Amino acid sequence: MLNRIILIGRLVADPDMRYTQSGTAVTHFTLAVDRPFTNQQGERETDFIDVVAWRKLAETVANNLSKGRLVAVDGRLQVRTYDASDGTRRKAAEVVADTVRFLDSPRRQEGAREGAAGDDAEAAPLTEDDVPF
Amino acid sequence: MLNRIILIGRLVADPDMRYTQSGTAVTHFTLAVDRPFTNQQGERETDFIDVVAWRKLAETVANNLSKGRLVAVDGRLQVRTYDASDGTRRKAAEVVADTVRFLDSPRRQEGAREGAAGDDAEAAPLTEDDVPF
Amino acid sequence: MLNRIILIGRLVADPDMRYTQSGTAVTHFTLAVDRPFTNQQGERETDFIDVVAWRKLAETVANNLSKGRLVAVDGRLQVRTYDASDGTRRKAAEVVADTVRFLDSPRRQEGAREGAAGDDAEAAPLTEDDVPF
Amino acid sequence: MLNRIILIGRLVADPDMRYTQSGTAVTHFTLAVDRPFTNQQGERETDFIDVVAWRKLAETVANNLSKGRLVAVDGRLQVRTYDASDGTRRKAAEVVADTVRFLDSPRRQEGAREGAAGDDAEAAPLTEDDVPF
DNA sequence: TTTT
DNA sequence: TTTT
Repeated sequence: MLNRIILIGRLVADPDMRYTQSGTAVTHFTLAVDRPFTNQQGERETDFIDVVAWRKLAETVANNLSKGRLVAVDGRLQVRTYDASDGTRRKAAEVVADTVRFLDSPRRQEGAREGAAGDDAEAAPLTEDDVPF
Repeated sequence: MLNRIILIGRLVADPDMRYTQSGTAVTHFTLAVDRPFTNQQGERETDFIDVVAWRKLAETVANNLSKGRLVAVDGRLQVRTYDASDGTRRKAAEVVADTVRFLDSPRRQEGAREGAAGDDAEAAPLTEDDVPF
Repeated sequence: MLNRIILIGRLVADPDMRYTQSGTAVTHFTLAVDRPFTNQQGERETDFIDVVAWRKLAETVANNLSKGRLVAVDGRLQVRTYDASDGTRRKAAEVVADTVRFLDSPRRQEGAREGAAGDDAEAAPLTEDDVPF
Repeated sequence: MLNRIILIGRLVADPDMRYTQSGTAVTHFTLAVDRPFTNQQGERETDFIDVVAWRKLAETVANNLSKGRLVAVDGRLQVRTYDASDGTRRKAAEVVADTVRFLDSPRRQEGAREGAAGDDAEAAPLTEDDVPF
């Protein structure tokens, strides 16, 4: 009935954009989100959380973000059940992004396409496709 | 750096309380959270989201909630990696509850312990145990 | 850059729907939200938080909610500055609702229009009007 | 029953730390939070939102933040009623911070104390003082 | 497969 | 009284 999640973290790799069979853009990326406390061994742990963006937001994310960038994601947690290749039934959790805010500037690197900074990105008015691909 | 999730949904089963080896109470339950829109077949889908509560909150949840109850959970999303019995490496996502609000009254059932409604519950000041068990 | 608030509370009065000069429906209501702890005198305090809904959401809220109903509101906090009738400049804070979830059933009362329960309500794709009236 | 707000914005001025009569540190600051859309005149508006931090968090904020810094605040919205000097009864809304994350690095300025960057800050286990001062 |  |  209500499902809202807000994350701030860094991309552990460049985002991965694909298209569904019906031509909808969908981008996946993983955020490293440090926990607010240390564990019993005094180590700070990190959650690696999968995020997915659809349509125009998928394109903005893919065109403007890269490994290491700091972002805020506002969305909802979705849990899918699927059949793994070994025949077992598994669950996958991912955050479906409504908004992605860019919180730092792209790092200028040798030979990097400039990145265009771009502005923050909002998801379209949400009517999901959810077409498997 | 920031990780906050708020859910409203119903318990799909009675909560399951256990104790870690060091004696810490930990309660697991699963929430059914309806998505806010229908899919392309016009069906309303539901996310089944695992929630875990620790210590005093674990006990309050176990003592006062049961299958079907409506609650609001405020917490953070945690992603664990573990080795399945078949040797494969898998990920499990669960919400670690900071607060659980009880949003309806316990349904009176034949032969049910009264349930005592209880009040809402807050997590202790958060220093995690995270002891596997 | 990011502004998200989630409240659960009860309406302290029936919602108040009006129309802007341009004909946009806008509904105001106030939520009583109990604080999670007691103050130094051992009393539980309550925040009375103004909420505003626009357009279709304004109508759904006005048609289905009434004093005492329990709701969850998901929105953003807006702070307006205005000139009071005594000439002083004042600030008003209100939550602009994106979603309003109905968390209990309407209480049947003598002579009450039935209320139709209705379903939860989502704000339209957000392009604000914000026309004063 | 539930009251959670998450903001990302910039301090419009240096934070203001004081002590209550009982010696509790309390720091006030105002965040500029841009709205996610433009108004009918095509202008981007901004909400100026008051935030208050108590105790250790008050000190961390006062010692490490300054005008222009970008932060994420996780807390709850509190609405106080007070009597203005002109005898009128007024309402003041402010966000009581549980967590403040520092999202950029302090700007090095001529003659500025280095700022020490510091780490993010969490509120103590929340038992409010709420002593007027 | 993990980010600063 | 307003930030980039």
